[in-house]
Formats: sequence, C-alpha cells, structure tokens
Amino acid sequence: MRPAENIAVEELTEGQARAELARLANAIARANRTYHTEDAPEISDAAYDALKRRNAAIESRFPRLKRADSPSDQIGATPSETFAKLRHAVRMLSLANAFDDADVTDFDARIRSFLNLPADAPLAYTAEPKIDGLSLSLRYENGDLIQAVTRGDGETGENVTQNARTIADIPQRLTSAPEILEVRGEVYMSHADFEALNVRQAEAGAKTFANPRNAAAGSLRQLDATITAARPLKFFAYAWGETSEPLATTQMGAVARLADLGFSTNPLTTLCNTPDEMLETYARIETQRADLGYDIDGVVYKVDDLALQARLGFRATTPRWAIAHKFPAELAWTRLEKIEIQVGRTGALSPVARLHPVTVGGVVVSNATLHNEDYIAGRDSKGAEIRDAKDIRIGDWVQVYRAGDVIPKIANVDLSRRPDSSQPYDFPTKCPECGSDAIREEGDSVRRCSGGLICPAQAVEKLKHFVSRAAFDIEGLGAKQVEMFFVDDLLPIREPADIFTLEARDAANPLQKLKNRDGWGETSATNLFRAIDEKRQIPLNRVIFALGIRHVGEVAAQDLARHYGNWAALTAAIDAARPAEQRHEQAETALRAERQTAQNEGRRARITETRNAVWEADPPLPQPAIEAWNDLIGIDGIGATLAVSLISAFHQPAERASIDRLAAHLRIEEVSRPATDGSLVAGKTVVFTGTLEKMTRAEAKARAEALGAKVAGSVSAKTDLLVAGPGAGSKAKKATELGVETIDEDAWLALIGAA
DNA sequence: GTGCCTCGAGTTCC
DNA sequence: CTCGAGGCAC
Repeated sequence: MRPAENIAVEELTEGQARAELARLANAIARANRTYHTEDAPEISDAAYDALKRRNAAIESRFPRLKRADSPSDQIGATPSETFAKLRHAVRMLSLANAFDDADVTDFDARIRSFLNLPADAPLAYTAEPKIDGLSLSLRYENGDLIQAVTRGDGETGENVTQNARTIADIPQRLTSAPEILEVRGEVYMSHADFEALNVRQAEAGAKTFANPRNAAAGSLRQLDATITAARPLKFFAYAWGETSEPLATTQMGAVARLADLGFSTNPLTTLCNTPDEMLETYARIETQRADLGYDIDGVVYKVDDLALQARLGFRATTPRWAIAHKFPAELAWTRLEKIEIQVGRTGALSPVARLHPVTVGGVVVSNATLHNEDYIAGRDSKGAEIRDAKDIRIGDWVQVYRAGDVIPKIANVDLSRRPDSSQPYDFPTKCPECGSDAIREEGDSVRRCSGGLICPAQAVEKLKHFVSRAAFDIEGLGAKQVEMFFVDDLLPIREPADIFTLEARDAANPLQKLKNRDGWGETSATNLFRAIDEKRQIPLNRVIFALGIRHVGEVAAQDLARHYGNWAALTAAIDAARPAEQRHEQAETALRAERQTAQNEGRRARITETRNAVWEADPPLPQPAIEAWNDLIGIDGIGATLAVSLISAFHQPAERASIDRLAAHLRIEEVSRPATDGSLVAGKTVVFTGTLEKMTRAEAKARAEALGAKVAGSVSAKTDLLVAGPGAGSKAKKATELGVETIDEDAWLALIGAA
C-alpha cells in the first residue's frame, strides 16, 4: 500500500487524513525550528510551502480532524497568506454605482461637462451585464499566460496563477497577441454548476456554499490547484491592464479583440448612443436576468471611445468613464431583537441592530447598521423623514436589504406588527463602555464619548487603527491580537509605543515569556518581534495616518507628509501654529455668538468684523504663528477644521506624550518630492486661474496631478507656476508680485505635451 | 452663500 | 459600501 503522504488529498480516507495531519504538523514544526534556530534550513521554502498547503487542503476537506496545534493557526500562517502577494502593473479599480435612472443621466451629464461637450454632441457608451463573481487579472507575455492575480485591494492581489491555469475559459497561450497584455475579467460559476457542486459537497460531508459567488471565490482560492481544477469555474473578459500596444480605439473594439484572442466575452454587450438607449438596455438585461444561468448584479456602462476614457481618467478609487447601474436590492422581513451601541476610535456611538437571522440575497444576515440617533428616529441629517414608519423600535418587524449587496440596512418598519407595549428607543447619553458623558455637538449627527483615551473602547479602537493595513500594517498583530494584548496584565499594549517595547519587556519578564503561552510558540513570538522591528523604519505619511487624528485619513496624511517632508518639520509647524489655532477657535465661538445675537435682534451678522476683532485682539499673535497657520491651511485639501483637529491632538498633553514616546522608537522616513525627471511639471505646485478654453478646470487639475504636479487653489510663495487663461484677475497680479512664473493655456499644454 | 466633489469614518460578512 | 461633512469653486 502507498504511504499516505503520496496520496492526493481528494483520495485520502479519514484515517489516512488524520495520520497525515499529524505527520505534517510534526514536519512543519521541525522546519520552523531549523529555520529559526539554525543557519541551515533542512528544506527549501518551496517544500515548506507545499507542506503547509497540503495541511490546509486536508483540513479544509476534513474540518473535524483539524488539530489543536494546527500549523495553519499559527500567526502569519493563515491560509490566504500562503498565496504570494503580487502588485498590479496597472491598478484594478472598482466602479462608482448608479441606483436609478437619474444617476445614469447625471453620469452622462458629468462626463459631458468634464469633457466640455455640448448636450447634443454624439457620445457613445457600451452597456454590459455586471457579472457577480470575482475579478481576476491575467498577464500574458509573448502570448504565454505567466500570472493570474486577484483584485485584492486594487494595488496588490494574490498570485493564483496555478489555479487560473485550470480554468477552461482562460487560454494558456495566445497567438498574435501584444507582447505584453493584461486581460481582466470575472471568474464566476453558473447556477447549474453551483447546484451540482453543492450536491457533491453535501454527499462528501463537506461544507456547502451559500451562493455561486462564494463558491467561485472559495474554489479559486484553493491552496491545492487540483481542487480548483475539479471546480467548474468560468471566465468572462471585459477589460485590460498593461498592454504593450493598444487593443483598439474603442471599448467595443477592444472587447471584440479579446474575443478574437480566444476569450469568452459577454454576448449581451451593447453599444448605446444616448442615455435613453442605456436605460433601455438595462431594462432588457434585467428581464433576461433570471434566464442567463449565472448571477449578475447590474449593468456596467463605459465611454466607448478609448481616447476619451484616457482624457477622463480616474478619481481616487474609480474611473470617471464607467459606472455600474445596480439592480434593486432584494428585501426580507425579520424581527429586530436588540439594539447595541458600539464605540469607535473617535468615540462615535454607533447603534447596531441585532436581528433574528434572515437570508437576504443568498447570505444570512443577523446585524444591520442603524447609523445614528436620527436614523433610528426616522430623520435624515436635514430633519426630513426617511421612511414610511417614523422610528425603529426594539421588537419591530423590519425590512432588511444589503446596500450595494454588502452592508445590511433597514429599509422600513411594519407598523401593523408593532407590539402595543413598544417604546421609542432611548439613545444613551453616557458612553456604555466607560460611563463618560456622550455629547452631540451642534450640527453633528454623531454622539461621541467624551472620555478620550480614558475610554477603553476608544483606546483599543485607536490601537487597531494604528496596526491597520494603511497604517503600520504589522504582520501577526491584527485586531484580535491587539484586543488580547490590551487586556493583558503581564505584557500589555495600551498605547502605540508599547508595541515597540514589547520584545524588551518580554525579555525582562522572568515569569512567563510570550513563547511559553498557550497558542504561542518560539516561532510565532520571534515572527511577531521581527514583524514589529521591520516597521520601526516607516514612511512619514503612514505615521501621520496611524495616529488616528480625526479628519486625518490616508489622503490628508499623504498631503501633510508631502508638504512638510519630515517629522521634525511637521511637529515644528504644528507647535508654531498653535496660538493661531486657538485664535481661530475663539473667532469661531465669537462668530456663533454673533450669529445668535444678530438673529435675535433681526439684523445681519457682522461676520468679517467679528472675526477680525478676535484675530487682532491683544496680545497680538506672533508672526510665525500666523505664517505657520496659513501655510497649513494653504495646503490643497486641508482646511481649518482639519488643522484644528491636528493641532489640538498634538497639544492634548496626554496624547502628545504618547506621540512623543512613539516617535522615539521610530526612524521616520522623509518624503522625497516626486522625481522631476519623469515630467517637466512633476513636483511643481501649479495654480490655474481665469477661463481655460481647451479643457475644463477639473480636467486640467486631474491631468496635472497625473503628471506628479500639485494643484493648489491660491497663489503663494510656494507656487511654482501659474497657468492663466483670459480673464485672470487677482491671482495673476499676486503671481507677478511674488515673481511666480505665469504662462497661458497653450504654453501649459506644450509643457505637458512635451513631458 | 450655495452646490458639487472627495475624503473620512463606520459597518457587515466571507 | 454609504453617509456626512469638509473643502473649494462658483
């Protein structure tokens, strides 16, 4: 008889599987030991990965046999991480959504306005069904399929090349293809195949899938490609990434070219000449939906002309030239059993509905967001009623849907089934986690816990944010571990700096070392310490973002980092601007009072006078404070609210001390300005003024930014270039005064054309 | 002062 | 993914 280790996972009996899991746990543990304690590992990385993959495959086939000491539970060894991460040559973006006809006509209007096209100029769009599967990018070089990568976060995805090779719709080789070609499309499973698969799964005692999309995702992300091969996956091509030569001049043409190359393309793809035709196509596809044999969740429209697509470009996460028109969401009735309050990192109290579990759109839903106080009461931010029944109460029958097919929300309440005894929900005014007052600021829709870092919920959420992907991204230190360390008495992590003293404190702790704890071992402990060490050197923008200051997200952090360049300059500027920030807040307070009095007295508020009075009050503000403040709020995208938030965070004594302790452990990387050699305008700060005749402002801004320039709203000493169209007024004058180079639109186009 | 547009914050389920 | 709100252009 063959030894169990040579038997394919599918063919193992239960007994053989149990023995194999024991053998693999042993072999992996041994490999870990030799890898970490000796210079010469006994097995190659590839062989090690193979052991881990086989272990995971057996565990997924025989979940009951999973061992308590399973290697797949060790930190940094979750199954998804055994796929290598690969960066996309061209980002894979998601699409903006349209939910009704007006959104579609707005889309057309927005594009015309961006391109400066009159309403009656011809403008064609493609319409195609939006397949409900998972997107995949296939890279071909010299006609050979060399890489298949999942979408991931759009920047990097998982390398599933071996699995993609088993999909019949994906050609292994292309003839007469461009030298480099990235084909993008959707992996999906047909209804018939999905049902047959579930029957097989049930017979084998394995887990059945909730819907075809989950089945497709689960099948593609198998560690053992032979399992993927046995799953009936299909692929539609509809887009492309990097190409060494253009596929065509239109979207329709490019899709036809993909079909010529041997890909399946969706037969319902239609060319539309007007928004009305787009809506007709939508309606037609919707009527065919039930008979297609695969899931779709809407219709995607794209500008057909690829040259126009290039001009339209991209917003932060979506192309301007495409939109997904979603089908109406499925609805389901269920009972609201309880309302719980969660406390977020900014102290926001968020109500969550605990629901009697109900299936909506193929997924069992048991929670739904209730947003805030007003949403429960049935009002939107402007006080308008948002549903037929006024408020939502515990015990109500509620109609649930999944917004954008993901986030469960409550659409309506069945008043006829409301119990007589029910009471309106009483929103707490104390933080449920720490008991501090929960305060709702004037004009704000959110009630916030005032406890700050005293509040354990806020402290732990801030820590989770600190280690999150866009921040410090420490492998092996995710939300779960943070929660565990936060309540740990021997080796606590209560603030970011504690992360960087973890190893030293563990070494100094004679009682119980981390490696001797339950669920931890030598390997996981050293892996964690190493992962932490790797992040002691870190880019400035990540540090700023990681601090979790309100209103300072990824983009603002990036803007601040680019503007100040290094940590010392940033903190110096914040400290210098402090007096001005206080004056600004006094001015705002005075302004509120003035507005109130003005209203009572039935006169207009004296806005400028009130503001100036505060700014010019004695003692006069030091000039450097004013300069630092103006410099800060002069950054494009950064205004007074954000500046106040940033400066006050740095001047809260406890918070500042925590920030300083953190900074002492880090080597913060300076931000280098974008290279100036790529483009003549890269790294330059440009201001547009006057009427632009060849392009709209939005287009001018987007194109300048794509070339690495920074577009500012007003001229200052930092401005490198002013592009002035006819009718330029005060800005052109100021530029002359400051000696800023001024050019006209044609000169600008020549400049970027040459770049 | 008003009306877009983008970013930030919070949330669910796999 | 959505909502609210900050920032900025008009």
